[in-house]
Amino acid sequence: MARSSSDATRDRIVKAANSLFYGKGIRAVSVDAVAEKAGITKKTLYYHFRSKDDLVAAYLASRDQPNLDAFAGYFEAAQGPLPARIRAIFTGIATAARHRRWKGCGFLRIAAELVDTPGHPAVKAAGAHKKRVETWLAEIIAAEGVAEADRVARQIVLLMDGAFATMLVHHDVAYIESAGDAAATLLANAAREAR
Amino acid sequence: MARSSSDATRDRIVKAANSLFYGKGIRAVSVDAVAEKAGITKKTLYYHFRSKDDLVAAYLASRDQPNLDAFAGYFEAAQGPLPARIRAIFTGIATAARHRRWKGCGFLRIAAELVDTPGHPAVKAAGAHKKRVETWLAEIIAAEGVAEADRVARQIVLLMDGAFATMLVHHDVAYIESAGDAAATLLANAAREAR
DNA sequence: GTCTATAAGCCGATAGAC
DNA sequence: GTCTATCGGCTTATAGAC
Repeated sequence: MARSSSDATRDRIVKAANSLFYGKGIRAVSVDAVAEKAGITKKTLYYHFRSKDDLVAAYLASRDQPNLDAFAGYFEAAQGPLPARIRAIFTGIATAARHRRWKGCGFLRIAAELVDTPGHPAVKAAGAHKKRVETWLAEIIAAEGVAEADRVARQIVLLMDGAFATMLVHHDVAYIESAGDAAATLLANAAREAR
Repeated sequence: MARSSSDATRDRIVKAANSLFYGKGIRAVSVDAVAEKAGITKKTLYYHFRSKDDLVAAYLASRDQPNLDAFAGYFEAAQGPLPARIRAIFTGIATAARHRRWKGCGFLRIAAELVDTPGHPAVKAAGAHKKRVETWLAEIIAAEGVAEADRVARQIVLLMDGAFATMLVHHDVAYIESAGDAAATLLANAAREAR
């Protein structure tokens, strides 16, 4: 697969956009700032992206798979019964949340910021990402033979998003652990009912 | 208590700010737009508020009690065992969420938008509001003799915030009902363990 | 209603690769 | 000599503030 030098430039721009948009939000970051961070001129940025919205969409697209991989990594690194491994996802998020640059879930924050334009491509990208997480959870839960895996998976994503949202307000990782406890409880409950 | 005409003007401004900031977000709304909506000049607005941030703080302060009252109203209007009444809070939110102008939780959305300034007065106001909701929930749960009411109350606020956050992404009230189901399950579980 | 700063987006030009 | 990728500077609009 050919890889021109412009692909490398494009990557640098997306990386800069990722750092700035995730760190400060969309409307708080100018296109000039992204260009400067990427070490290029605005003209070059507009050569690679049609608009700022285009750049935002590219930023979110670049985070979809890595985000999902992170969750899967937390889960797969854990051992023990299923509720404990699900709880490990939350513990993993809590560990990440202790870092300085952590600013919650970029997908949720963009959906919050673009609330007045629900049809925006970035909001759709956020929805697609969240659906992927929910589907992935339903699959790993169903694989363990738990009844109503879809229902429990949805409750768990609600707790994950609740943890992300609450963190923006309180900046206290204890809430993430509480969400993990709740998720483990709901899962154990569903498994018990199935018996 | 004396009530000058300037208080009435201030109220009009806060009302306009509420409508616009809640509907579109903070950075998406200009001070000009708020002044125009309030039917005054920008000069008058800046006589009553030192800055836009000041206005944002006043907007959030005006929503604290009404928001809490709404949750309490949903709860008190419901009947039956405690889990059913807690679930009624979520059903009430779902009903509200069906309206056109509903845009999730204004407190959460502001915390998301102001993520780069965690010490901002508006973020602190959001934190105070969420703490009030959590404390209120813990009290009504403890009043029913449920053990570990604090723990369950926290899990329920996580589900409420999860429902608010998820709605911004999916715009599907079914998620709010799922959160209500989870809250009722967790509560029934805690009550059963106490027996 | 005026001021100053800054936003998004566009134009003309050019250096090197093939 | 055409194509790709880049640059510096410019325009128009709108922001917050007084």
